[in-house]
Amino acid sequence: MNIAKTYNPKEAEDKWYAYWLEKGFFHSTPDDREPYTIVMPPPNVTGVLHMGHMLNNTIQDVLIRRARMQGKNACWVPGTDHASIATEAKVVAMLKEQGIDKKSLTREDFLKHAWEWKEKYGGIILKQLEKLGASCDWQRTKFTMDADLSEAVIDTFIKFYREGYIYRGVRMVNWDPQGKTALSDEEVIRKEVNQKLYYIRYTIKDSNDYIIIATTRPETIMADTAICINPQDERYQHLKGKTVLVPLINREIPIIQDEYVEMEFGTGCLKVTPAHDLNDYELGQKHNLPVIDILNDDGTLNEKAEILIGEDRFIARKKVAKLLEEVGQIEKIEDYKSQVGFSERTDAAIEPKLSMQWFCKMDELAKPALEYVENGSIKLIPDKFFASYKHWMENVKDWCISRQLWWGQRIPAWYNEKNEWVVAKTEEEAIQAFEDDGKTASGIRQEDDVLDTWFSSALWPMSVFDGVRHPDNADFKYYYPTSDLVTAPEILFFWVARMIIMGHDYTQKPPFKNVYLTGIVRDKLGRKMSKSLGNSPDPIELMEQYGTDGVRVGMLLSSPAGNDLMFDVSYCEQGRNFANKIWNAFRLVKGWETVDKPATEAQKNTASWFENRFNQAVAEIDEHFAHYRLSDALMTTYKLIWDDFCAWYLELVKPAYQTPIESETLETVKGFFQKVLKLAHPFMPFLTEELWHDAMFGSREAEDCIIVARYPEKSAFDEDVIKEFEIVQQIISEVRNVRNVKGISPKVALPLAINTIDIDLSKYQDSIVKLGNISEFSFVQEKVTGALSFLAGKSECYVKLEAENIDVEAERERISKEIAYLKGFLVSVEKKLSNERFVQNAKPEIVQNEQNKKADAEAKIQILEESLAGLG
RNA sequence: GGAGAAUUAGCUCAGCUGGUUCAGAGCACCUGCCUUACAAGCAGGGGGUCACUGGUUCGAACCCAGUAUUCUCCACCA
Repeated sequence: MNIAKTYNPKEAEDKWYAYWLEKGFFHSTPDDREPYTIVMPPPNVTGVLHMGHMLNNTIQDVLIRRARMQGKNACWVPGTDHASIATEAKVVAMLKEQGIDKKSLTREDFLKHAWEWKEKYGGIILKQLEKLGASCDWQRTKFTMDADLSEAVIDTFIKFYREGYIYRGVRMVNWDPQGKTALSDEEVIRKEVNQKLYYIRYTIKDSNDYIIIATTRPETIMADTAICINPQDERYQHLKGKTVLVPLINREIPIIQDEYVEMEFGTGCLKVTPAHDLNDYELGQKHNLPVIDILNDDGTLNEKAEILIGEDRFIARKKVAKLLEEVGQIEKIEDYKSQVGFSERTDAAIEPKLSMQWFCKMDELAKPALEYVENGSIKLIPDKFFASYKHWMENVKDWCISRQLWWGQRIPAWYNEKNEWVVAKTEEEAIQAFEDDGKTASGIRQEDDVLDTWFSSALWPMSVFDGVRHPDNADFKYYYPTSDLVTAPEILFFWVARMIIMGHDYTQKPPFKNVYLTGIVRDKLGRKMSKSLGNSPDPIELMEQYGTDGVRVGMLLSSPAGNDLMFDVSYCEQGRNFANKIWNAFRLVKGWETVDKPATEAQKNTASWFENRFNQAVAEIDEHFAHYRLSDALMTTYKLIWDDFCAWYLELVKPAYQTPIESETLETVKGFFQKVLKLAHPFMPFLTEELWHDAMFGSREAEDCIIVARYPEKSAFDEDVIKEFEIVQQIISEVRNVRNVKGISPKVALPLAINTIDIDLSKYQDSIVKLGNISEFSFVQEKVTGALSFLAGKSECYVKLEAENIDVEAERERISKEIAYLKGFLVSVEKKLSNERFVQNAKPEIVQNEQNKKADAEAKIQILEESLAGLG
């Protein structure tokens, strides 16, 4: 036989992916079948495939492939996200390398560069998804900045504005000095940072006295507009009504009083810097304090700081501390840990900054979105995330949706020369709007504000089907609401919640039925995989090494929904080995010669057992999928194929050396083989398609591919047949164990006698003889002496051995132990049964079960005791 | 500071309404096998006071309370 000994994935992968594409199996159009829709969480255009994508998209592909095989109209819509801040940062960096400063470019020129960049690198990740076998409908590929999707975004902005959800105002926002843009609260990552707490002396005016204020940010003292103490604080009663001088610049500021100050913290004195701290801002509002903003948009000090103008805030911090030290106004410096916010995208320390931004009012919008999840219209899987979803929805704050960037959908607001503004889709409409308001339209212009990326992704399940602009179109009506959403819990609020909000606002329907939240891929040490740690394997390389199917299996083997996945390449190895196992089962069957004969009774019995076992597995797999337990579904498939199909079924039907197999049996084997391949297909698409087309299974039409073959349907199975066969398996194992323990080669056939009282094992005689390698097989009614015995169910089995292999004492001991154990067991069962409360309270079937156990144990004890007596 | 979750074999996890005196799986491990499908394999085997302490119950890995450790999310304390 000249078939390779191991499965070679590469050829199969390229061949079949191209074939599937060519035949259009991924493409979906509405028809009268039940739709099954998934919209892919769009990766950033700047993205490169990492393990998280690999996991996420493998799960989606498994779900979509299974649905497709179940005869549903499966549609998986791929696409990419423009990721405004991340992409803009990349383009800026690229331009910088070319010696181009963003500031020197016009908006239009910059966007030209950005689009060029997108065209060049934007498709990488989608190409990589093909490698993992993703059966997306590529004809439907979308980009969040496609013209139609952008228009949907603008329309939505205008709609929400008119509905009163969107407003413009000056607020304290999270400012990213590196991206030079505002951010939403969700885009700020808080991290604990080791800092210094500086204790600074503020001299009281017209006095030599001073008070001490603790701060982690000495560079902001130049923006101080007050000192605040708690009115209850005994220590500072004498300061009421006084003023102090800001060190270094000697500006005079008042001492105010507010309960907000905690007396126990620091020195009990607080410097109030309304421009650079949210709390201080609110305090300033309350006490009518001026706001002095000493920072530029890029985080450097401006002229209002009076000193160190142009210095970066962090350099200024050190310099201010030094200057203060030089003039003796530092009391002390302590180490201090505190939470500092960082930009999710640029990792720059966030600066609270007062600025004019656009906001979306969330409280009302959030209510129905919470209801959907509360009443089960949308299921979170696993549901442990509900608590935090609810908490977020109930405490949601207004969403800052404007960003001071160029890459994104421009906010449709128009300004005139007096800085009055209107919201309108086009310039013409804006002019009209100004005129309608009796305002001038002269000097009309837009600002450099774009919308938060998440505003456009919130529309994704609708906008990919053009449902925002044309809700009556056939696609949208057919595919929406979508079925399952597969995504990471990290973006539950960023994205999932907002999709639900938008979906409801437009359609009064949830955008999807189930949200499967995947875990985070971590390394063996439990660390999150990240580029900076360098602990993330490249999925493409893994696929090269272990084959795509191997890596897919590896990812799924240990990734229950919502639990983090401790990834290790050994899982991929296991996946590869499994692929190889199936490959070799194929080689085995492929090599069989046939003779035109009907199947023997023994073969029929074996087939009947496997059929039942198969149906049992299908039922289990169904159940697992119904609960999104993909790794369990995979493991059931794995064991069905490896253990039941290969180790038992194929070994049983396997013809002896140079003996042909009956044609009827071979047909049965091939039938089963194709059925198990179907079960494996969603997990291992390439290998299964490769084998499906082998001539062994007959010639196939061009369209007859496993990807569209009918998935095995659940059907009835006889559990008794399976249990009966388990006894057979046990007998065979025990015989093998006898050889192992006694050091007898597997090649040596042994005689076996069975005394069976409750089941008819005769139809399995051939099976036992074959796999147990039995020389003489007999059914007996009495004890057999000079043999090792074991109990399989209630059947006592005897393996006759040479005298030197039998240790009567050891046998006696073994049997006695077993009896002792059973007796103990019996006592506990009897105790239970004689307990009136148990008999009264427990369910009848449980009591019955105990009675069965009792009878069982008694029977076994009797058999063993006779054996013991038989030993003499 | 608030909330949630986890803790079961060396590792990763099941254990889906509490009901066996064997608490399961996969991997790893040990022993023996190059048996003509597969050594990426075959056969067999060992391994767990279900984190700890109490409680509820006829009965607890499972329910309750507390303790410990770990993780995640949320939160403006200088």
